[in-house]
Amino acid sequence: MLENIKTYRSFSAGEVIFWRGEPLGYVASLVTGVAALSKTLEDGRTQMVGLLLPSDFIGRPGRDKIDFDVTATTDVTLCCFDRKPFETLVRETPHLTQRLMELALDELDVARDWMLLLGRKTAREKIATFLEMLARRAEPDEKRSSMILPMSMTRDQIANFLGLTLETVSRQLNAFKKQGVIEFSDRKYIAVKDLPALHAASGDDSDQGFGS
Amino acid sequence: MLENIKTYRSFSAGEVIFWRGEPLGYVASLVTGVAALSKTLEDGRTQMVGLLLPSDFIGRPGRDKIDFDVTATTDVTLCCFDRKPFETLVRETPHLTQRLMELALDELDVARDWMLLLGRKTAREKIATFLEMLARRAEPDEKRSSMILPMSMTRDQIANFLGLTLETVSRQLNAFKKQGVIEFSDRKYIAVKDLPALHAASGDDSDQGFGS
DNA sequence: AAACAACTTTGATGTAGATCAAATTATGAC
DNA sequence: GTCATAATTTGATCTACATCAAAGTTGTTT
Repeated sequence: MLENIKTYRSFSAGEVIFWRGEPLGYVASLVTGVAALSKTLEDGRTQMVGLLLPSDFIGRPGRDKIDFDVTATTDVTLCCFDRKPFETLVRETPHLTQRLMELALDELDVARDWMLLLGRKTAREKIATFLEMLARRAEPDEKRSSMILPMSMTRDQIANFLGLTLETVSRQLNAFKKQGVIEFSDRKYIAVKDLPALHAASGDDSDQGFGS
Repeated sequence: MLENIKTYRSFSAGEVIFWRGEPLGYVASLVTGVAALSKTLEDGRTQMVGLLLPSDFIGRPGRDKIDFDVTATTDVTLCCFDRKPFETLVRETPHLTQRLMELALDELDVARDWMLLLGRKTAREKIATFLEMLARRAEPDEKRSSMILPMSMTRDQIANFLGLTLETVSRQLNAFKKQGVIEFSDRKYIAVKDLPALHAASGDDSDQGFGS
C-alpha cells in the first residue's frame, strides 16, 4: 500500500533536505548516508539535535512543519511518501500509528541522554560517549573491544553535535589516540582499540542504559 | 472507561515518584504541583531532562521502565492508571494512541529546544530562556510584558535544569533584577517586568518557534 | 523569640574549554 | 604529479563559568 506513493530522492553532501519552518511536502525514510538535524541561534551558533542513519524516519504525522534544519552530512538517498496520502494511511492503520509512536519515544530517549551529555559532561566524556555510541551502532551485538568505524563527520560537525569547538574535538581525539584508546590517520575511519576504556571515560552510570 | 481504573496518589515535595529502571506499575497524569525528570552521572552530577506541570503525562505505552528519576518538586497529586488495563485500552482505541503520539512529539520538540540551550547558550541566555518559558506557560495568550510567576524551584534545581551551578543562577537572576527586567524579594514569586527584554536576551532566532 | 536548618547572596580564585592565530596535512581537480 | 582548497593540528592566550568560602536571609520548630 505504501508502495504506490513512494518515490526516491537523492541529496549530495552538504545539501539541505528540509528547511526549518518550511511546509513539508513529504515524509521520508533514510535509505543510505547520514543526515543531521540542527538548530541555530540568531548569531549563527548551531547545535545538532539529532543524527539520521539508514532506516531512520523524518517527518511527523499531524505536523506540517519542523523546527530544525535537516542537512545531508554525506550523500543521501531518501525514500519519500507524499504527506497527504501517508497521513490518510496512518489514520486508517492503528498498527502504524503505534509503530510511529515507538519511534518518537526512542528519539525522546536519545534526546534526553544527549541533554545529560550537553549539560553536564566534560569535553573528554563527550568525545568518549560519542565514539562509544558510534561503535554500538556499528556493531550492536558484537562484544569485541576493537573495531573500525567509518567517520563521515568533520571535526566541526562533531563539535556542533557535542556542544564543543572543533579545536577541542581535535585535542580530545588526539589525547585518546596518544593513550592508545583509538587510532586514525585517514580522515575516513577511526579505529577503536579499547572500547571498555571509552566506556569508562564516558562518565555514565554503569548500570544506566546499556550498562557494562 | 478510564474512570474505572483510576486512582489518586499524593507525594510531598522532594519525594521520588519513580526510580530509574524500576518497573512502572502505573502510568499517570499530573493533577497539581510540579515534578522533574532527571538523570545522574556516576559521580553525582545531575541534569534535569524534563519538567512536568499539571496535565502532563508520565509513562510510556509499550515500555515498562524509564531511564530517569521522577521527583516531586512541590507537593504533587497524580491521577494514576494501572498499566495493564491502560495498555489494553490504548490498543483498542486508535484515537488515544494518536493523542499519545502527539504528546511524545511535543516532548521531543521541547527536548530539542533544550539541547540547543544546553549546548550553545550562555548563562545569561539560559536564564532568560527559562524565565520566558515560565512566563509563556503561565499566560499562553496574554501579550502583557509584565506578570507575576509562581516560583517553586530552588536555585539549585534551576541550575540542574539549565546545566549551570546554583551560584551562577543566583548571579544572573540578580543581574536581571538590577537591570529592572525582573523583580523578586519573596522566594515564592518572580515578577517579570519586561518580557520583550527577556526575549531579546534569550539568543533565540526571532522567527523560530513562537517568534516575536 | 531564640535557635535551627535550608536557601541565597556575594566575593575571591581557579580552570576547562573558547578564541585567536599559524602551521601542517589531506584530498580532489586539472 | 602539482595546485588549490578545505580540514586538521598545535600553540598561546583569554574568559565565562565553576569552585571554594563566607556571610546574610528566610522560614520553621519549639
